[in-house]
Amino acid sequence: MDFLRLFRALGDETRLRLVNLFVQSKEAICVCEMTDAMLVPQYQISRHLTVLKNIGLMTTERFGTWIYYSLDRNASPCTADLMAVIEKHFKQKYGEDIKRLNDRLAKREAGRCVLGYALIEKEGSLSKQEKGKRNSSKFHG
Amino acid sequence: MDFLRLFRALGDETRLRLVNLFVQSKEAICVCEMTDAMLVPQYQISRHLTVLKNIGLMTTERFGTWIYYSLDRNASPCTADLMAVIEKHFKQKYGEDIKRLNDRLAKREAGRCVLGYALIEKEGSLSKQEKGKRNSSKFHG
DNA sequence: CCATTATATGCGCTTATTGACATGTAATAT
DNA sequence: ATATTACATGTCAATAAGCGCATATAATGG
Repeated sequence: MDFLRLFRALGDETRLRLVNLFVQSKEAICVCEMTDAMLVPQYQISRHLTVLKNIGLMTTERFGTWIYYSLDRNASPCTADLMAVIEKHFKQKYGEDIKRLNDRLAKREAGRCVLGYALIEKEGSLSKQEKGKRNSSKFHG
Repeated sequence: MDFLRLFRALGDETRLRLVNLFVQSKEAICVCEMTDAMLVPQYQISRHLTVLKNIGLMTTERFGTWIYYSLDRNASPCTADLMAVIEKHFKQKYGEDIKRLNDRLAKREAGRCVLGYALIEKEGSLSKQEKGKRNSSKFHG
């Protein structure tokens, strides 16, 4: 793992916010939870996760239709050191994301996500505008 | 200084090689020396230095027509920590750049660069192909 | 003032990145 | 099997980033 690819991957705000979720919560998190925490369309979350996974920063584990992502800090010596630096300086960074993530994680049952995107639709965590940006035509009809 | 701009700036190989020069040599270096060390056109060095300077990573000091750049590791707490990580893992990285830099620095007089681009022209540090990529039409006539 | 030299920058072009929309895939439940 | 749901991806348009070339700027020396 070289710094160039690492820096390139982290040089995007959405991916940095994603990494921030894991650095600050230290949980395995599924895509719908990230979507709800960051108020970013599902397809964007997915794509950026793919980038992070391709450079070895993420591992995944599937439970049914849910896929849990984890940050692999020890993917290499330099990622370990880099993540430590990020963690040190990320206190109170992107605080709203963390607040929404914790709200979402609190709704797990037996430590598992059971909501999917239902919460987002029914409770309207997204404003109307943001909802308009959500993925898939299913959500509009 | 936030990580986003920092990572974005470091997510380019030329800029990473520039930072590497300073991390490994700990000298103030002028543009023609960097050009000669990296075999990259002068205008590219200049532009990438501007990017690094704009995020506060570089300071400059002028002596006549020469401008010496220095890496400001302590520009912020996170740059200090980040540079430390980079230094730790950059041992033997971009070694050819360092070798050429040292060759060039050895030609200073009284600790100052006195060569400009003369060396590049006369001794042909650049191959013919690389020379063709050099800046300014002066070099072609 | 004029030429020279070290460094910076305006401009056009090409390529990479990103977001939006739609659709595809894989697992589950009925 | 079919419908549903969580997640992934193909495609296109918009934007940004980088390179190459030429030229501009600033300092020096004659």
